[in-house]
Amino acid sequence: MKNELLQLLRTRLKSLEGSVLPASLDVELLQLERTRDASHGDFACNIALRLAKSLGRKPRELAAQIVAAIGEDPLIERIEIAGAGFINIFVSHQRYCEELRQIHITGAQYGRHTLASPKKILLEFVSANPTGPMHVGHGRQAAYGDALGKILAAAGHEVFREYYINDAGRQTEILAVSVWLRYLERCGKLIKFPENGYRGDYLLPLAADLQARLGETLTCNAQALFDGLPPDAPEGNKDEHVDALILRCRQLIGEEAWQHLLSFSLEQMLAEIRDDLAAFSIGFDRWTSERAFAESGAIEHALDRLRARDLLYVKDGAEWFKATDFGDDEDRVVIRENGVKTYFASDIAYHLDKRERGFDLLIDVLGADHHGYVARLRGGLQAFGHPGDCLEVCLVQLVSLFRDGVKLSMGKREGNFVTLRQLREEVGNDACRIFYLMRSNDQALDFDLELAKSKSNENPVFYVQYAHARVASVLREIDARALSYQADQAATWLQTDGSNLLSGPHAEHLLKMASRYPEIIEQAAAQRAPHALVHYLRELANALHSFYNAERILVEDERLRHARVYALQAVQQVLRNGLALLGAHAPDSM
RNA sequence: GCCCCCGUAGCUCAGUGGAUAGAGCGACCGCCUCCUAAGCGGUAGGUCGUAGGUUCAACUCCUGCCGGGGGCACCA
Repeated sequence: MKNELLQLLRTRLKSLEGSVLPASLDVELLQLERTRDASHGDFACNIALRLAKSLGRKPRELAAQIVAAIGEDPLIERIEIAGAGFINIFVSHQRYCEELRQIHITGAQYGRHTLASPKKILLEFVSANPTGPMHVGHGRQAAYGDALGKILAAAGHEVFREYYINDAGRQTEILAVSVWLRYLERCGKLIKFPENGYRGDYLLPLAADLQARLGETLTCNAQALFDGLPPDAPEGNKDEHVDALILRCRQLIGEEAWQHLLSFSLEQMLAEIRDDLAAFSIGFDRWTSERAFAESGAIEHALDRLRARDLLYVKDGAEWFKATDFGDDEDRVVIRENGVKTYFASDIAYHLDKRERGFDLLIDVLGADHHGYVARLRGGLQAFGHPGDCLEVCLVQLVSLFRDGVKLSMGKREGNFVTLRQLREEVGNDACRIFYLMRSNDQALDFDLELAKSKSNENPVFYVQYAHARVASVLREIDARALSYQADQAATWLQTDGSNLLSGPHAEHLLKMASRYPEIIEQAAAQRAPHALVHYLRELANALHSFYNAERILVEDERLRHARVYALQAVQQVLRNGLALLGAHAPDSM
């Protein structure tokens, strides 16, 4: 509706270009916005205000000429000039009824846009390390990334979702050695678990599995294991200790067994993550293994190209990338003193690879604690001649769980964190999704467990779903009472008599709210803001509940009944479409 | 010290540079012989942290300051 109106204005204003208006009117200058107050019409245009000064005209006079040029159209009821020079446009009731028809016709497609030049977007999200189960913070990133992907696609873009599996590097070795130590414990060995190991209970089943399949073939005596190792914290350095422990483990069990242990641990953890995501209805187009990527030689190749451009240098035995050439605070190590490549080196190559696969825009959804990482990653891409803005990072802030007003403490290494699975099982997928999404991603989220489970008005999940179910209930009632209702008939009657059949403030507000849906999709996509959709759905549900309370739907009058049911069905469709983008269900009964 | 996020009603939070700043909860008062009351309506509640600046117009943009949170690895 809005775009249609904009198109109309552009066409009609052509006649003023070069006389009243500048010769070529900047498209960006012509804006329409929904009004806050119904007395200001449906849309307001501030073009006269914006141009008045540069043209040396009085805004209201300019507005009058613009209004004259717009003239009449079936779309428009009337136009008023108000305030300092706003042009307020009142959309015809007929056009609103037409919008209802559009909703009925396009159904699940309503609100989806097609763009003349859609962007090819690679959306990377979650990418949680397979060193432990997904926790509630990953859950938020999952819900956000999934909804964002669906919204961007609905807005007309081409979205490819990817999960980068960090299955290479030191953390994975710490995982493997942690599993092995738990296995030794099961085999009755007295060991001291390292400070820097993964201490969570979630590794115990892996250890049990290992013991069941391999018996005691991977054991060693505790003396041989710890003898001569640098001390652990607090006396010593926990990093040095765990690194030495890894080396010792490899010596004791042999390289072949070590590789087996490593793959086994990673595969188990990854399987758990995949299960969690699947149970949360989150899918990816591709899972990229860092290990496989590294083995392909892509990282070396990327580093070679940087060397060829003289963007790497050696200092203190390590090799550094000149990140400061591209606006970062300091240069960054790509190859450590010990010869091992950093995570950053692999990430440069990986993001380069994304670009070389032909994506216009790379969107990374990351935890807010990674913000310091953005500048160097962007710098890495720029070093290869890619524009800095081809990478966009959406940072998702922390999640804190509250139970009975008390914050639950969480520490990953200690393993006492709440997993996504526990959260889903407690509050349900739909509540989980919407609670995650109801706040702006750059707002820290306080997740109130009791509230998420409550059936109160404050819980937007139930509020919106209830609105959907309510319509379904009305439709069931039509059958139960054997009342006549045909959508086609309703459309016909509305076409000729819409302003009488759907009149009054509640009906009008409902029509207006429903027609905003496509604009909300555009806005939520442009701002990478799924929460805007949550808030909108709540408002739409409110409009529906108000209408329902104010007007009886299943009235005797056949035409009135048809019109009202037709409107409710349309709103139900919009609610369903919106909930689908958020990844939540639209139940027919509650 | 540097970087990022936040500061709006008692609480939790919305608010693409536009008109009289909104919602939910909590408080108070109403609405079911009737399609789902998990609902609706009304009242009360604000110097949008603060001081400047840009603008026809600032909660929104810029700068300083104050307060809260997070990050500043040859970890990922």
